Amino acid sequence: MAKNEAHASIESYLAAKNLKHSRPRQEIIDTFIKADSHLTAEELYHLVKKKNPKIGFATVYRTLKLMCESGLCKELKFEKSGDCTRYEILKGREHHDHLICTHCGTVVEVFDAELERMQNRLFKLHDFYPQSHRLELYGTCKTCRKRGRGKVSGG
Amino acid sequence: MAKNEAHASIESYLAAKNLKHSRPRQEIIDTFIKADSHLTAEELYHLVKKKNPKIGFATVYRTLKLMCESGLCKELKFEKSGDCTRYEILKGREHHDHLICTHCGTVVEVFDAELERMQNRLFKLHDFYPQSHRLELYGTCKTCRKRGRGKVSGG
DNA sequence: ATGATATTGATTTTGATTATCATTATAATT
DNA sequence: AATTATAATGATAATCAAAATCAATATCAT
Ligand SMILES: [Mn+2]
Ligand SMILES: [Mn+2]
Ligand SMILES: [Zn+2]
Ligand SMILES: [Zn+2]
Repeated sequence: MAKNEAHASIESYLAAKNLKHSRPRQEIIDTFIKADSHLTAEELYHLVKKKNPKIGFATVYRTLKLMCESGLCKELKFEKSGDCTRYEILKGREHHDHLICTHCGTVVEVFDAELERMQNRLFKLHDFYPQSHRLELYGTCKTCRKRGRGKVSGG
Repeated sequence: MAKNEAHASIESYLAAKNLKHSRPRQEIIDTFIKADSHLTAEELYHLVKKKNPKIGFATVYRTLKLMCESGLCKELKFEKSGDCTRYEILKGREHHDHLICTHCGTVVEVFDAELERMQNRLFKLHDFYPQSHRLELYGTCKTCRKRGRGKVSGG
């Protein structure tokens, strides 16, 4: 996502809520956009610290929350990535699901229109009004298999 | 799941690990099987307390963990059910995914063979060896819509 | 019954996330 | 530029589910 587009998104949200612009906020958002990956709060905190060592952990959490509320980013809680939440920039991107390597943690973004259609079919079948869904596929990536990790038993 | 089948599953696990049979363990497992639903540790704790008020919370957690390790039950962490983990009896049942009402918390179990096939197609496409997946569909159930909750705007 | 070992319940600790709070920064107004 | 009102900051404490600790008790092979 373009930095300016992200800023437009956040700025309209800040304006609507009478919130102020601030240095730390800018730095955290810019660092996150630049990183362009599925980060934990701690990972982002360390990245931001490199630019501005004064930044506090609480501000990173607060800014992530703000970004989620504004629709700019999204919380991800994978089953097999420890206990901590990851975040991803969402704005300006298509909806997608995730394929996760249980060995190296690699995250691949996937989208399948037919899969989405079938999910909607299930909503209809059970008479639910659809709001959202979460699909995560866990497995072993090619690289990890080559390295002899996550092999099929006997394979 | 039949109580005897569950006990066979857990007992073979206990035997393999040189673990002992115990009253509290039995009571917790029986209560969970009888409840036959997607429970939190706390909910199960309260159910078990009715039968045996001496039981401790820690033992409920320990037994749930044991059941998960033995393959008898499974952790569920839904996005929109507060922060706490739910558990379900797994052994002797088919794999299934979940449809969750974001208003009343109702959980509907769903299975779609074609959906499963497409997921496997995605694993193949990205050269992942498939291990597991998680699909959750969030929406508003018929009952909640009738009560005017979770309506589509303008609908 | 004995003894070795596992389990229990009460309690404390952990670890990620939030809340609190005095100080500082922002931005509008004079 | 100084004033003012309000929001944001960083340090720290609080929260909460889940795990770890530990002395007392239960299990089970002998
Ligand atoms: Mn993603
Ligand atoms: Mn289920
Ligand atoms: Zn991998
Ligand atoms: Zn409902």
